[in-house]
Amino acid sequence: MTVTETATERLVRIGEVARGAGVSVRAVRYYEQQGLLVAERSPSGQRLYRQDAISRVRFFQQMFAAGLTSRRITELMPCWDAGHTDADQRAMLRAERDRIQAKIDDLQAARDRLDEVIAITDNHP
Amino acid sequence: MTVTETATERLVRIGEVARGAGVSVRAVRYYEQQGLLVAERSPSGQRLYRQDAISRVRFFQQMFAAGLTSRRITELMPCWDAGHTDADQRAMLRAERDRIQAKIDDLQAARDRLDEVIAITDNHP
DNA sequence: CTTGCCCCTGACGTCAACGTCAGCTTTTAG
DNA sequence: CTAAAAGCTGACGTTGACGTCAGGGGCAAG
Repeated sequence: MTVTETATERLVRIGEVARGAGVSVRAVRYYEQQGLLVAERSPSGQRLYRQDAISRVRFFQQMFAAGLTSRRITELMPCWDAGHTDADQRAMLRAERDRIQAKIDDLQAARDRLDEVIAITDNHP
Repeated sequence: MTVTETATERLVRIGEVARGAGVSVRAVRYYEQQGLLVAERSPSGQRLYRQDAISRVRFFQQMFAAGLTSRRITELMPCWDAGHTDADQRAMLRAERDRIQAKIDDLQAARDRLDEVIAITDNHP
């Protein structure tokens, strides 16, 4: 079943990727510079991406929002691209997951503090 | 009942505040520079804090962790210090609360993404 | 042809909460 | 009394994900 699929995939330029993912063109270039995203080049030197680049960029944004650095993301990319992982990567995945969970707990505590203040100030106009 | 309470409150120096709150001395000075914390001065110029400075610093940390800037915190301090607030402040409180909640949602989504990957990679060793 | 739009490569600027170093004074422990 | 510990005031350095500016190319429409 795994045939060498050379079915001329439609390639898009950087502007379309940026608009599609809701980020700046500068950001997309930055991702490539960090090794997060690879692009072919047109004869004139323009970057050409496969459409899945858009969802990848969205994913990067989500991970950035969760506090992962681009370095960490590059280290963990093999976990998606290949379904394959070694022990180190699995450990890193869990570490990041736990870090995110801890952050969630902190934020909920902070939110509750603000809710208290809001409740009080609403009673003291 | 509201007597001018001059009951010689025990004052502490910056080191004790820092250790008590689990931050660096530099951080405490920074908070003063940003207008978050006020300190008396000893004749020789050393900062003297009331003990509640420690819990205040802890609170700052919590707000920082929630993504508030020192500027925002200064703007919202009156909501604690006095029980008094104006409309702008109440609006800002709610805005920050909602921002935090949105961040929580983002983090939970990110965590779930990682959980998926973890589940998959655990089945493909 | 030229106008406009998109793309390219550097490379410096930004922002926030501190870290760190220098050089000096004060307080404390023995 | 003396040395270590703690404080003080500048002031520059750090980190990450971009923003922004300079200077230049290429290509389709009018």
